[in-house]
Amino acid sequence: MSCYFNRTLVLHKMSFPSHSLSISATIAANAVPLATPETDPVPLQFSVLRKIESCRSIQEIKQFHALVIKSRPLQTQFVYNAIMRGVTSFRTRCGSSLEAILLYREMLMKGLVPNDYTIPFLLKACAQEYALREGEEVHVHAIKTGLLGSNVYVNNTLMRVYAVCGVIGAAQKLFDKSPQRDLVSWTTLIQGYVKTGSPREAVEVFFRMCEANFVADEMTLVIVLSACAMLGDLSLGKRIYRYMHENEVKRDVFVGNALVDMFLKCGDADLARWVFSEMPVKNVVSWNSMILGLAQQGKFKEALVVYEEMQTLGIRPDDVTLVGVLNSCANLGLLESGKWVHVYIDKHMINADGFIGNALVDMYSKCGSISQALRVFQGMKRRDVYSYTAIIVGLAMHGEAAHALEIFSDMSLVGIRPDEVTLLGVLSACSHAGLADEGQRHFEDMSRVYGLEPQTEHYACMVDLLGRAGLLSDAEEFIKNMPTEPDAFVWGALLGACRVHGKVELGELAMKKLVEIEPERDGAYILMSNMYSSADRWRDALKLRKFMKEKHVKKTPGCSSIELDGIVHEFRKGEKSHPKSKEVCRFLEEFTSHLKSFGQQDKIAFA
DNA sequence: TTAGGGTTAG
Repeated sequence: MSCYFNRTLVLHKMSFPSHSLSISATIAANAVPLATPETDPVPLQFSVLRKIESCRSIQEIKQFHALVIKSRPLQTQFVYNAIMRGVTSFRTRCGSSLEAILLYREMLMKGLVPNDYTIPFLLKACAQEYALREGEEVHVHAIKTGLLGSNVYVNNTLMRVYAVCGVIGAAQKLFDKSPQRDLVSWTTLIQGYVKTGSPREAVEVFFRMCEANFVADEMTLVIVLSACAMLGDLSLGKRIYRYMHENEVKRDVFVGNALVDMFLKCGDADLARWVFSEMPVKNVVSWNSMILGLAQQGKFKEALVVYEEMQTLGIRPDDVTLVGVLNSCANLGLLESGKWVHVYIDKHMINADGFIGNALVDMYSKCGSISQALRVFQGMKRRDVYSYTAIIVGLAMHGEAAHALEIFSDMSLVGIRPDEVTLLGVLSACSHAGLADEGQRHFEDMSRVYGLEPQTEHYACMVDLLGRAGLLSDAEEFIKNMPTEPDAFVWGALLGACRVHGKVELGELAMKKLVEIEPERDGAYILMSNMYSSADRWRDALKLRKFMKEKHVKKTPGCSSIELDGIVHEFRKGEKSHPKSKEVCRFLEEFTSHLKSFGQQDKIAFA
């Protein structure tokens, strides 16, 4: 009794920031005498729980809550906890954090005190809604009531609030101070590091957990596997896989999906396929993991084969599946298949905003139908930075620089901040349109206006922009002043510009640098050899080809594909396997000679 | 009556 009295007394003395939800103000204004904590009769507890569990919607819980407000004997700690449990287990549109906080305030006003069940319910709601400020308030209450530190559920749920809100330092601090830790504490900390983009640290925590003699269960492993996936570290992934065998971890559908995703992100499609085929139970996420994972590995055709298999089995795709299919169509240039997905989306009245809308814009623009991409973009009710970037990049690819820049300026009007990829689209639009000054201005704006750090891709784009505009010495100077080491894309851009403007000496320097970075690739040699030929330096061209042969430089065959009536026709340099390859070659010869008569031979050679 | 899990775009 005295213990509870002391606790409530402390609650009265607490001060909260003025912007808070004013739990403390409610307590201060509380005129109702504080009740002693009573234990409800067991039959009442059972009937309350049965009632809450029978509720099928948040409205029904609210109706029960109304009944409690009217009936004084029902106003007990147990009943409020039960309502809070009901509220937090429903995913409400209005947000369960607010509902739970309101219930908590009401509870305090009725003179009831929180216990070790109340706080976890409240904190669960805060974590679900990413309500950091409210979580911090509850943190204070948990300290003042003495529940923090004495109850592992309170500690773990509080850690989770900080972890999901990205305040990993606070979560780690709580963990370090916890007098008792269980598997959930470790798992929550590991997940905190994963969610805040630190998979390396997450894995380190996992190994520390093993040293502390905890054995991971399937929930911990799903998170650890996702950390391996983020790291793309196959040997680490295999090590975790062995751990699962050694410790006989249950392989449920979550673990299976996490394994498939991990193996694909680590580049081992065969292992992923094997795990996938061995899964006794698959769900739509399993199929999505395969389709998206294969697409992320650039295996677009394989991704579509998996999708066909899914269709054959009659499994209904969801939004994520369609995004993966659209992405594969986009990268293969399969306009007809992409259109089919669009029809499917319309037919099933799937909301074409967000991920789906953005994937459609990207698919249409990559498949050459920029007008349709624009139509989808304009028809979207909600547009985000991805939507804007997709259309800007698409317009830039189609040479419509002015339109791309116009849409870019619309972004600031509607209050959407561009990111690094948007700027890449803007710079490439400027580059293709020969707008060197405007491109330079946007490049400078990156850090000055948008607070974005230019990456090596942006530098490569600028070199391309200056090079195309014929400002070769500016491009060279630009590379010299780069804060980071120039990569193959930067030197490749310079070499390309040298090829166009016939700058052989500078081209030789770019080639030398490129060969240092990528000795096994043939691109630089081919470009340089073409450059020598154009400058009538046949001997140098021959010498370079001979050198390539001696060094066994692999030749990447040029490849192009075209979709006709839903069938993809592929053509590789030097390969005559296509049934109509003779006719195609004959047509190309005629076409080339026709173009040459218009003086376009240089462009053909370059292409 | 309480806590921790997988796939999505430019």
